[in-house]
Amino acid sequence: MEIGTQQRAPLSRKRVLDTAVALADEGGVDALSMRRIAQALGVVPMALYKHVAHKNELLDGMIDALVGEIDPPSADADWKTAVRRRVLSARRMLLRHPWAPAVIEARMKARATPTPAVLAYLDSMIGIFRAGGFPVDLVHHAMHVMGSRLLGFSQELFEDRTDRAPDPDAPPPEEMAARYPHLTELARAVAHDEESVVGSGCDDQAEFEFALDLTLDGLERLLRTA
Amino acid sequence: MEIGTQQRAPLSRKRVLDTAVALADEGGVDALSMRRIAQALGVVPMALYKHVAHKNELLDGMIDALVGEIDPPSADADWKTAVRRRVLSARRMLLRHPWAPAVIEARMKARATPTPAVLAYLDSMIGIFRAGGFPVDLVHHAMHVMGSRLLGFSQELFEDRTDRAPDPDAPPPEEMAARYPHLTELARAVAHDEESVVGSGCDDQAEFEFALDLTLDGLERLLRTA
DNA sequence: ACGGTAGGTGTACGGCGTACACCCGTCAAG
DNA sequence: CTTGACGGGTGTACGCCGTACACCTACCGT
Repeated sequence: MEIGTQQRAPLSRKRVLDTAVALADEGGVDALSMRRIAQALGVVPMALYKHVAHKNELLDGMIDALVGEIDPPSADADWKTAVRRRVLSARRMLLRHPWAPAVIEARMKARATPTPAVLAYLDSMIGIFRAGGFPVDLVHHAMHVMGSRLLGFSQELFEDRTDRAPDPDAPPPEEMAARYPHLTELARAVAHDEESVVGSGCDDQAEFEFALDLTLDGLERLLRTA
Repeated sequence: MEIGTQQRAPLSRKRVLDTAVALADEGGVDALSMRRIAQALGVVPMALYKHVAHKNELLDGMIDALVGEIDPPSADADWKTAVRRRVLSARRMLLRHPWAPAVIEARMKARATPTPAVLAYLDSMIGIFRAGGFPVDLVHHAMHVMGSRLLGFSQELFEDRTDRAPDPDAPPPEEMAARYPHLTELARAVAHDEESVVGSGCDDQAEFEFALDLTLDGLERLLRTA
């Protein structure tokens, strides 16, 4: 009855990971500190270290949890649609967790081996290609060609940033137009093209699928001539 | 004559940026702190703030310096080889500064507008496509298709990591083989394939160019049918 | 009844980015 | 020649970070 003595649910690695992901989702990865995670769990910072070795291992765990969210390969589909579905599922996951690409990249570079879930993901992706009749060295090429798209992100260089507060020292539009004529032309064309759509006038999802399909088509052509 | 009173070369934005890049090159971006940069310059940390507004602005400056290293477009070449050369030049720059992709990605996500040098790079890249006869909306697609490859990195997920000290808790090879059969098959095939080559047996440069060419071929086909 | 152990606590250290007050040399205006 | 503003380097201090280390406590099998 006494609220003061009421004990919290016990900590666990999963609970730590989950709140860490939640915190990153709402505040970005910069807002993720051991101290904040602990606070969110109503616990003292050092308590976390009974469940994760250190912050990097926590980040690895978060990655693994996310990669685990990606749909398993669909059994009844040709390689092309199976790959397509899987990649789009990965992308959906990443859109739910925008901080993830950076963390995945950083941790991948720092570790000797990718995390287990990533290994499993890559392995089963290779399996799809193999089952689709790709010889093993063509699969190797294919994995490189897919590059970052394999994991659903393609390093979008111009996302919709119109919601951002503009840089205070940003040059005025007319100067932009003079200095970057081609960029301006393209931006204007894209904006006019789909003025009915709210937002940037650039459908990122469509562009992602366009690029993905172009890549898959290229691979298909390679497979046929091999 | 007295060494003690010998005055250092005066600080400047350029000198700060240059030593920052040098420090990052040799120690990775994690080893880059205002305090260390100051120390390398024989100066007190706060002195840097007379030349850069804050650390993020310093990172922006570093990016701009690097992007400025990329070769300008070759005037006398068809669009395909012009793009190819430029992208490969970008890649060369990034191989010199392995920490750069992560920083570029992080800063791009944080800023409303890319840094000026990046804008100029993108603008002139668009210019190449336009000069090659691409209609503006096809250029738009092309830029998305190129994705991260535009900047020379394609998020290499499996680089050569054989030099890394193996994870102490890494599963033994036979367990790897059992758990990730396709990955193992591929790794073995690649290793055997080019056993004459020292290193991982996977020529990253060749793979990058392979993927780049496949993409450019796809774009060329689109251009012809447009 | 008792020792071990798993899990939460408290304190402390060194490093970080950077706000703010200061100080000193140079140089233009009076 | 004096003066005062100002650009550029300094010193101190604050609040945050990750985490080492000692501790305390509640539960467990013997």
